Amino acid sequence: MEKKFKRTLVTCALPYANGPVHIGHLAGVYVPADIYVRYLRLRGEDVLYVCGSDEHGVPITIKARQQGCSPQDIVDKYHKIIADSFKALGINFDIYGRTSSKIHEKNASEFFRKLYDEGKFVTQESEQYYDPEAKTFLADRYIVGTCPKCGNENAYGDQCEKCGSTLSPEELINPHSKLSGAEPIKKKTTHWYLPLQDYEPWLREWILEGHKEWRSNVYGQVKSWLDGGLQPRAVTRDLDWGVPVPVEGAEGKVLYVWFDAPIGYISNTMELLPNDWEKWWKSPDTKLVHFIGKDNIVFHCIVFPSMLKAYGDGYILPENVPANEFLNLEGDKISTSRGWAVWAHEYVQDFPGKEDVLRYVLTANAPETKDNDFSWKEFQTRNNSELVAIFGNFVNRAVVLTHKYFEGRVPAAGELTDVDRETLAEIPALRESLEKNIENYRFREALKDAMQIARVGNKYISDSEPWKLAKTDLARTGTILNVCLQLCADLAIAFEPFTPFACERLRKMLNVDKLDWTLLGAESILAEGHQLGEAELLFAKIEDDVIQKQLDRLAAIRAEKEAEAKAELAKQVTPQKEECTFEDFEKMDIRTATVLEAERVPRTDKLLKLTIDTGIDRRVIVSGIAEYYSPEAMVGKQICILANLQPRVIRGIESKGMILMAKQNDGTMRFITPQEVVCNGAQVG
RNA sequence: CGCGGGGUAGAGCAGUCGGUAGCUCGUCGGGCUCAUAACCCGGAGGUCGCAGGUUCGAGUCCUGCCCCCGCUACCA
Repeated sequence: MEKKFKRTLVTCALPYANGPVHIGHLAGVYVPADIYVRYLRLRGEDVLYVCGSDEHGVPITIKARQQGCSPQDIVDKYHKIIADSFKALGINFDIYGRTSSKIHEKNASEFFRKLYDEGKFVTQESEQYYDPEAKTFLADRYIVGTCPKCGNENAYGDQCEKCGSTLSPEELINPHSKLSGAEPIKKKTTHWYLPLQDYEPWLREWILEGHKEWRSNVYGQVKSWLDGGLQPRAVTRDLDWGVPVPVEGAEGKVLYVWFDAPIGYISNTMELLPNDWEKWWKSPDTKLVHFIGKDNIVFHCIVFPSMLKAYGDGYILPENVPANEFLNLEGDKISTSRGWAVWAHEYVQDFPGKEDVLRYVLTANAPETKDNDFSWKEFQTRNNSELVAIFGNFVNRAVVLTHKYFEGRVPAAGELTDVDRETLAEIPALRESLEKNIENYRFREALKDAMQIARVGNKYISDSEPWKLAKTDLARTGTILNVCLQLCADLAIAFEPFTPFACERLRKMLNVDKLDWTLLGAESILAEGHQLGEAELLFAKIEDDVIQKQLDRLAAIRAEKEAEAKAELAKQVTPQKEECTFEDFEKMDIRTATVLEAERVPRTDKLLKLTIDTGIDRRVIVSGIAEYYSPEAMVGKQICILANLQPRVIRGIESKGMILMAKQNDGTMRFITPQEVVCNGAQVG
């Protein structure tokens, strides 16, 4: 069943160049991909490792507008930061290209043109919102207005975040552009669409039948899309930043960023191997693997494969798409815009020489099956009690003792005891498990296998106590240390994909150049008499103050963002409504009342059913305040109501009146209550 | 009732065919000590998200519900 491949092409999701990369990106995509690639290379396999910056799309143009520079300035800045931080962490792509490159523009353009010429697209005219001041079409998300359902004045054109209802820009009251504030106008525009539904039977066959081994999150997502029926997907946009649509009459249009970005994988390969790239993309004996995060599943499993299928010409399809879930930071979602992140480029500055620690922690806690949380406390613990205490400590014990008793030369192995043999025999078994885990993209488990070698070593050296035997039986001591040093060499191999920097230090300590993967578990990796290098510590402990500094930094970000948000909201006092007459006001019968009973309205998030004493009568009012007040907290409270509001049936309950609430601009609400208790039914006016 | 993934010890995870709920870290007590305190022995810690059902027996199968994340701005 297992297909045989001659080479492997590994791609990583292209980082979007409007911000630096953070630990979420690293844990989700780049660290696992790097482990995979390093492993294959150690095994002597032919691998190409491709990535690059994704530099088009609306958000970059908006960021440029905000900062008063050009989109190119933005992507130049982040492209460099991102590329440097990958390099610093040992993530060495064969090429790290960019989608603003000439070669990509040409390639993406030609790709589009071929599909266009062959009639693989359909065109569709539609009316889209246009910002006449910013002179640009607006995505729904960039239109802001008042929600027709809950009155939230900051609802987006696609959704109101307050009440959760799905909207279209048409429904918004007083819509205005988020960019210029201008009122958007509708304008006709024509776009090209890839009719994905035409590829549905083929996608079913290929993935649902042919790739049942894909991760459940990937497989499930794909199945869901296919079962739901695919729609034509627009592949162009009205925008001035991107690859121009290479067709007559398409001025002012560019390729949609999700059309051009995956082609970037191909363009970057071309840039590296102008004459040889087709071998990697068009040979059936090349294994293509896309490392991505879960938000990208549909593009890599449905859209891009359909594009390649439409193109034909021998393009291969991914053999697997190991998508990871997301990593949180200290309990909260990582967010580039809110600054809630640990940035790769800052980490390498703050923790010089500890690149491996981050790689290790992100792998040990990788979000392979569900979202996970990164905490600095865990980072410290994993460093101190795993890397230092188990891995580093074992190596140190073996090397220090060898220097102490044998002047740093690998002692001869005499007759092996059962324990010696059993210990050494564990390595091939661990190797097999490690290989299987990596090949099936289970890097967390694979890392455990590698660490198990150090655990085995620690147990062995503790049990055999060479430091005691040294006084009576130097030959036996030598045998034990020989076994330990072989295990150190095993560690230097097994950890290479995970912690390459530490392995380099370890090889220096063992005074060896490079160790081939095939040696892992072999009987005698280090020959008798081989001179070791000086003992040095593989990993250093991380003290509390270092961790505290990081925690303080995050706390400061949190505080700053909260203060900013508050200040922002405070500024936004809703403007005064138009003038009304005393008679208008007189119509409203506002009264004090007391809540007698309160209960949640079933199957709603916001509604409370309140039974109140109005002084006039007892009545039921349904009010949307459940997010702010629990039923228990309402009982007994004196409030103000609009008593003569026309009754209305809400969720099958007749509501007679309205609870008066003070609504703040951050959306929170508090009810209005008399400062001192008055009798129910007192008129407010 | 939109769809997909997830919810198992303080943290992170495994749990195949339904058969005594496990692993790593942390934690507590003891032993040992070459080493940045590893290793050994022992302990505490779980209503397996909630409720119901099938069954001799349910973490596992079925039904309903709740919560988190994604699909849906930024974004892996």
